[in-house]
Formats: sequence, C-alpha cells, structure tokens
Amino acid sequence: MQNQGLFEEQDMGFFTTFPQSLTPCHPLMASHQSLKAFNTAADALPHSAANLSETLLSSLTSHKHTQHLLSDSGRPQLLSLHRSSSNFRALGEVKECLESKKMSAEDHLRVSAMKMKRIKGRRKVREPRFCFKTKSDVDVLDDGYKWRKYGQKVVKNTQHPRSYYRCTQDNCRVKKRVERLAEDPRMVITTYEGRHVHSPSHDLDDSQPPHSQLNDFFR
DNA sequence: CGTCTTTGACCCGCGC
DNA sequence: GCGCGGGTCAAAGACG
Repeated sequence: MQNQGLFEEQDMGFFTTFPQSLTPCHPLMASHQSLKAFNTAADALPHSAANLSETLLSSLTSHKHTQHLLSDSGRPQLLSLHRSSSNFRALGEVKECLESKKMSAEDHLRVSAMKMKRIKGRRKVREPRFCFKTKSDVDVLDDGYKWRKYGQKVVKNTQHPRSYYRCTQDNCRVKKRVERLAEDPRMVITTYEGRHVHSPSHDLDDSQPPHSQLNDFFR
C-alpha cells in the first residue's frame, strides 16, 4: 500500500492480549502475527470491511506458527507455552471477534480498517500503525529494537502518562507510543507507527525466527 | 564524554 | 478566531 499525494492513512488496529508473565520473545512473536495480519490487511485496502476480515483471518490461519498450532490443536506440542498461548489466544480472539462481529471497546482484540481519506490543501502522510494490549508490570517491552524516549505526555482523562519512543537506528523512522489503560493500569497499550528498515538490534535465542524473517515483519 | 531521560515549550489539527 | 489536546522539539540534567 502506498501513500500518494494528499492522502492520509487512517488507523488500523490489531489488539491482542498476552500472558501475564512475559519474556522478551513474546511481544516479538506476537508482533510477527500482528504485523503479518496487518500487512495483509493493509494490502486489502480499500476493500470492504468484510473482505478485510476474511483476509485478516486467512492471514492468521496461514501463518506458519499458527498453522503449526492448528495442526496440533488437539494436543499441541509447544516450544514455548507463553508464545504459543499468545498465538492461540490471538487467533481465537480473531475468530470470535469476526464471527460474533462484536467489537466493543472492551474487547482485547480489535480489528478495524478505514478507507483512505483525502486531505485537502496539505500533504499529510501517516505511517501504518498497529497496536496491542499487554498485561505487564513494565511499560517498555523488549521487542528486539532499541528505542529512545523523546517525549511524555499526560493524556486527558487518564492518570498515567503516555510515553513516546523513536527507533534509535539511523534512517529508521519507526515510533512507538506506550500508555497504560485507564480502566486497568496493569494493561499496557503499545502502538507502533511505521516499519523498521533494519533487523532487531540484538540477537534472539534459537527458538526465534531468523533475522531476515524478523525484518520482514516491518517491511 | 557520549547516550539517554526528563520536561516545559512549541506546533498544529480540530471542534466550537 | 480561539482554546484545547495530542505530538514533537530541544535544552538541561542524569547516568554509566
């Protein structure tokens, strides 16, 4: 999907909930799924929401990690309980959400897509964004990339400030926003904006996909 | 000394 | 036009 001229790309969100006990790999794995779904969904624009939902669901079910879990759905062989449970939960929520079409603000998963909007008189391009909700004590989850904080703001009607981070890599304009849910301060909402043009900054353990694949998440 | 965080100021879009 | 609120900038300080 391209931003051309006077268009503004609007929000596309993909929320999911992860297990309470997190290790560095979990947000990364989860973001893999989210991004895969996100990228596919983004490519689906400007199709209808129904088409998008189908595309999103098929993307999730076709993803190899998910497929592995699905094929073993009776008695899954899991490399990591946390990682796989997050995959499972994400997929389950997508299905539930899409089938019931109940996507309230309380849902842990939210899928939305809107058409491109023409902006008159100014050039405004918004990077693709996606976000997810995590139950965690720490605000900043280790997603393999290095971030520098460049701002903090108290958002109206919330008692917790929102933090703004930029990827420290040169020429990489990816940003992320971190805030705590007003209704449940244990939940951290992380919003990524843009796509990385490089690999994660530190190595991951053997159970992780190779860097080329990781890099592909944000391409 | 280099890097990162903090934080007040500033910018800009939007609603009234 | 004005005020509000979200997002960003940048100077100063903290830290290793």
